[in-house]
Amino acid sequence: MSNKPAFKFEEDVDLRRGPWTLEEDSLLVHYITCHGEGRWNHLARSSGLKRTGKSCRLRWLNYLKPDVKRGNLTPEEQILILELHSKWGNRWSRIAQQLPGRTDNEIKNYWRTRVQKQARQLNVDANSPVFRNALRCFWSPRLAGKSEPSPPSINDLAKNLNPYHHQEAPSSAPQAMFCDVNPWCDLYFSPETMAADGTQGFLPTPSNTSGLGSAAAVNPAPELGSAAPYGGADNAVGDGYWSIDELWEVRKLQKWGI
DNA sequence: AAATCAAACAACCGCAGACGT
DNA sequence: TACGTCTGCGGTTGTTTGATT
Repeated sequence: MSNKPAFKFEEDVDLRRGPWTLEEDSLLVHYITCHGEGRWNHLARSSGLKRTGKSCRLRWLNYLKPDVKRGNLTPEEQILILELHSKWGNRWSRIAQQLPGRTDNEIKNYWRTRVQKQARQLNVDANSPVFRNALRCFWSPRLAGKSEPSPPSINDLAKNLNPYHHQEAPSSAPQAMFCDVNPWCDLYFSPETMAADGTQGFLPTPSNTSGLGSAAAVNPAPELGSAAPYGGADNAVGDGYWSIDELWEVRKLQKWGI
């Protein structure tokens, strides 16, 4: 039995790190073309690349593999990501399996840079039911109607999430009011869903809309997936939807006991 | 034109589970 | 069964690129 410790590729070879060069890429592609993918540590040793097996695998799967799609995510892909993430959470590889040509890394980056940014700006947790509801209410419908991918503006989301967006918050308003009072989401999602986040669900009924105009009492909640109203001053009574302001009034009455 | 900043993307790291010996 | 190695996943960090001042 030899005293020499086992050869460890990652320790005994001065490994390269950082961005891959064109030469490294072509070497990796050539090797995989000849020998197939898999056995990454063996590949790393045999190919002449001074990279770890992990690094080779990542480079191949995320960048060099022929079926990797380049370019922006389509609106359909974005909607799918939002839906699947609401169902599965941060299971990026699982989500990626549903989007041919897209990698888990790409989806993860999309989520962190685009979606989480919105949540940060709204001061809510991107994984909270409230934010997930907001995405389904505002973002997905908007994406569905778009021919090019672009998220809703922060103003759109804020306008619908934050009742204080265009007015100063009453001093009596509790901190928790921020963002758990999205009337449109309340219409779409059950009290149980909202309660999962510690918030109170709110489904307007004729009994709790007393004191408001009749529209609030008679207009049915729109179907999930139907054209959701969002943002702007267009949420006027008469188009089948309640206005944000009306719903906010209802909410205010209920929550503050005004 | 240069400096600065933020967004987007690429790559690395640690961990856990699968697998082989 | 125990141990070592490999693979894949998710979180994090580093680098590049483009916009703004």
